[in-house]
Amino acid sequence: MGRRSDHSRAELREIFIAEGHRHMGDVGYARFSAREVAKRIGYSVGTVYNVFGSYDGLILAINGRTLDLWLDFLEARLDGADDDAPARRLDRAIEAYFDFAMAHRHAWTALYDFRLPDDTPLPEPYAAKVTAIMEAVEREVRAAMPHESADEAPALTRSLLATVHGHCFFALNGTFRLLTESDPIVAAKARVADALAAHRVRLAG
Amino acid sequence: MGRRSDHSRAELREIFIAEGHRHMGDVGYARFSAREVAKRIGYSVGTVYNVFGSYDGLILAINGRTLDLWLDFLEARLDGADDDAPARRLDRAIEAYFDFAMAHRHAWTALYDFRLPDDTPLPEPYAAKVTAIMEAVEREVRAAMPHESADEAPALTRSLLATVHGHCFFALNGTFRLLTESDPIVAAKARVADALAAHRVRLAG
DNA sequence: CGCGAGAAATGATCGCTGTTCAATATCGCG
DNA sequence: CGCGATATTGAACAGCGATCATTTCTCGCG
Repeated sequence: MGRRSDHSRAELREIFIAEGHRHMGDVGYARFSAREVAKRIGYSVGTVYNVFGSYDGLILAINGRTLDLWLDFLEARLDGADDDAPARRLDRAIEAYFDFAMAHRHAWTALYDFRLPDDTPLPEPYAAKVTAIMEAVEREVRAAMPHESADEAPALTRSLLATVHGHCFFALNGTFRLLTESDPIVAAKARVADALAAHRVRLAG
Repeated sequence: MGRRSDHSRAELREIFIAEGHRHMGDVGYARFSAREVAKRIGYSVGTVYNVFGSYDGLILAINGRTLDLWLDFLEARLDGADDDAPARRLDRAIEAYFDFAMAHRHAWTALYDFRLPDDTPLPEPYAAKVTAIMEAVEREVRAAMPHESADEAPALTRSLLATVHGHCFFALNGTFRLLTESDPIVAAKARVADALAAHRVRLAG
């Protein structure tokens, strides 16, 4: 109908993202439908393309919302733990990684199910959200490292994130269930602790 | 048409899997089409359902083929390296992990893009292929561990696989490219070496 | 106040998908 | 040869993302 004044552009965008995020959480990436999201908020298909330009644009906005929530979740878990030792804070961060992923299975998995066409680069705002999470973790990794090797913190952070991600992915995935079930969180913490211990040894040796 | 005697059931299955695997490698999971595969080998849509029961059945067969190739690839890389030290053989296995994933980007990624409906368990033959790869790696991990802690090999193997998977996933994914680019293979090897070193320390301490 | 330019929203339409299933074609056996 | 069993077909269906001519609305200008 064209109820132009019901919502500003920004409001409409927000409504789409909120409902889209809910829908993603409900049905997951494979069953997600842009039409369905539009219908639920009382708009038609075409409006998705007016507001987000493309289907991929909508998905990116929804995944961006997931990243925002993830960063908030991580920071909330670390706030008020200032007295904890750096290693304990790292453990908290790992727990937050797993807890968020499990609490938002579908939305979290959608982050990795979706891929832009090969040549298309990630939009800058989206990339910024990813790096923001990376940097929050990097602060913790740096605090847990010897001061003299602070320059290695970025590389080590990414490696440790990959390590934790792998454990979390296999846990949600069911891959871990194929053999003896163990505790993926404990394993992830152990691998991170191993890496930091080995780092100290390398530095001393 | 109904050219019943052109191929036995097993042959037909093989033709579908071969062409399906090729198609998956060409276009990736998101653009994969069962119709298209059938068309390419001169059969109609319905035959997919006769032979594989469902779309998911076809995907599982194709992913199963990828797992077969993966195991072959891994074993070929380890064969003839009997003189290498266990740690070197583990490095070889990690290189094989990455090399296979990069050589078969789309097919490898499809292993993780596809998920069965929530309550459905993996078919036993498929699960067997996954455990076969796991066991091949476990042999290498066990060889690199102190003999007295052989019972910890299964748990450690899964944890190290998750570690390597995380690095490989981020590498193919582009996540690593978001910050300073480093060498994910080197990082993965380092994390595995760290874990084994820490394990020896725990055992000695 | 009225009106017209331009923006916003629509939804029919297209080509594609997986899935179903009645109809058809083919085979092996008696 | 003929018949029962089985393999194969492809039209039909509901749904998808994408497009775009059409309709609806808004708001500023005269």
